[in-house]
Amino acid sequence: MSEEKSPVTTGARRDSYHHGDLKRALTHAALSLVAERGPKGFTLTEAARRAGVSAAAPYRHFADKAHLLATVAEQGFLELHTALTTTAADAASDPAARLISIGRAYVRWAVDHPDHYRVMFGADNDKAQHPSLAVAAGQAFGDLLDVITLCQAAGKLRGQEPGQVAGPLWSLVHGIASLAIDGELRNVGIDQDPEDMVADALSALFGR
Amino acid sequence: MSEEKSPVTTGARRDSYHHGDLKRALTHAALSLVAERGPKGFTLTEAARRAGVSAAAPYRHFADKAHLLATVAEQGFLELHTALTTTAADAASDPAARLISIGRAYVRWAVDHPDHYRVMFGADNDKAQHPSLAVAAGQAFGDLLDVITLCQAAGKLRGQEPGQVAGPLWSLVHGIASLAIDGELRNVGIDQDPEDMVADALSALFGR
DNA sequence: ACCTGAACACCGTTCAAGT
DNA sequence: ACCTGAACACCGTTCAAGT
Repeated sequence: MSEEKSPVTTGARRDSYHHGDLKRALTHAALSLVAERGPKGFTLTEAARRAGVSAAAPYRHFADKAHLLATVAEQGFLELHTALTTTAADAASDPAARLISIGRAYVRWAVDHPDHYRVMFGADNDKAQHPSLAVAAGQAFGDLLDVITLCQAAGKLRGQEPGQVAGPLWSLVHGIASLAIDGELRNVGIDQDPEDMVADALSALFGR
Repeated sequence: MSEEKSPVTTGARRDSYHHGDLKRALTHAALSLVAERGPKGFTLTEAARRAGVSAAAPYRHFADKAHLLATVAEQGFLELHTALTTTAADAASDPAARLISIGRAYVRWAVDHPDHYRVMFGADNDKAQHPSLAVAAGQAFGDLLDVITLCQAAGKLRGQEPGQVAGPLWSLVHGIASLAIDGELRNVGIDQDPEDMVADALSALFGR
C-alpha cells in the first residue's frame, strides 16, 4: 500500500512530523466546515482530518472545541472591524451619510459571510470564557460608536451619551442581519434587500 | 399551584409498558435540559432518560432530534403569541402606546425565557423542513403587523405598506432581545434595561 | 401501535508513547 | 514542543424483537 496521506490543506505543509502551522490550518478548516455543513455540522475531528493530523493534535493548540470556535469568531470580528473602518474612510464627510454607510457595510458583511456571522453570535460562545473575543467584539462596536459621536457633535442626532443611541442602533443592524441570514424576513413575506432596509431605517432617523 | 400538570414529566417511572404521553414528556424534558445546560447541552438520549424511556423511544414520535427541537420552538412561538395578544388586550387605546406595549412585551418574554428564545431562533432550526414552525412564527409576527396597521390608520406612523415598517421594527425588537440575552450589550458597556430600551426607541419613532 | 436492547458509526477528550 | 494511537464515555440513529 502506498503511503498516500490526506491532501494538504491551504498553505499547510506536512513534510515533517510536525505540521508547522496547525493552529491556522485548523481555524481555516473550521470556517470551511461551518460554511459547508452549517454551524452545527462543525466537528473537531473533521477539522483535524482536513488539516491532515490526528484527532488529538488540536489539543496542543486549543483547550477544547469551544476555544477553536471562539478563535474563529474573534477573527470574524476583526474582519468586520476592517470592513467597517474601510467603509468609514471612503464615506462622505456628512456624518449622517457616514452612519448610513457603516450600517450598510455591517449588514453587507454579515450577509456575505453568514456562517462566520453565525459563529460570532452563536449561543455557544461564552464571552466570559474568551476575553479576547469580547475585546474584538468591542472593537467592532467602537466603529459604530465613533460615527454616532460624530453625528451628535454635528447636531444630527440627539442624545448626550453615544451609548444611549448605540444600543438600539446596533440592535437594529444586528437584528436585520441575523433575521435576514436565517431567512426569517422572507419567511414572513418581507423581500426587501436587508441593506436597503438599514439604509431606509437610518435615513428615517434623520427625518428622512 | 394547579395539580393538572403533565403526568410523567418528572422522571417518575410509569406503571405500564407504554408511556402514555411521551411526546409531551419529551418536549418538556427538552426545554428543561436547554434551560439547565444551554441549547448546545441538549441531548436526545438525556431527554429520553428523563422521560423514563429508552434512547430509541423518541423515534416513535419525532423523526429526529431536529424535529423535537422544532416542536419546542413552535411551542415557544405560540407562547410568545399568547403573551403579545394578552398585552394588546390590556393596552391603552392609543395606537402608539399599544405599539410600545407590545414591543415591551416581546422583549420581556424573550428575556424571561432566554433558553426558549434561543431555540426559537437557533441556527439549527430549518423552517423549510418544519412548516408548522414557520406558521407559528408568522402568527407572532402578525401581532406586530396588526398594531402597526393600527398606527398607520391613525396617522401615527407613515408608510403605506405595514410590512415596510414591520421589518425594521421586528429587527429592532429581536436585536435588542437577542443581544440582551447573550450578554452582548453588557459586554460593550450598555447596562440599560432592554425593555426600557425598546420603549425609548419606539417612543422616539413617534417624535418623542 | 409503542417500546426495548443491542448494534453501528461516529464525537470530544485524555494520556502514554513516539519524533 | 508537537504529534500519534489507543482508549473511554458518550451520542444519534436503526432495526429486530418484545408487549
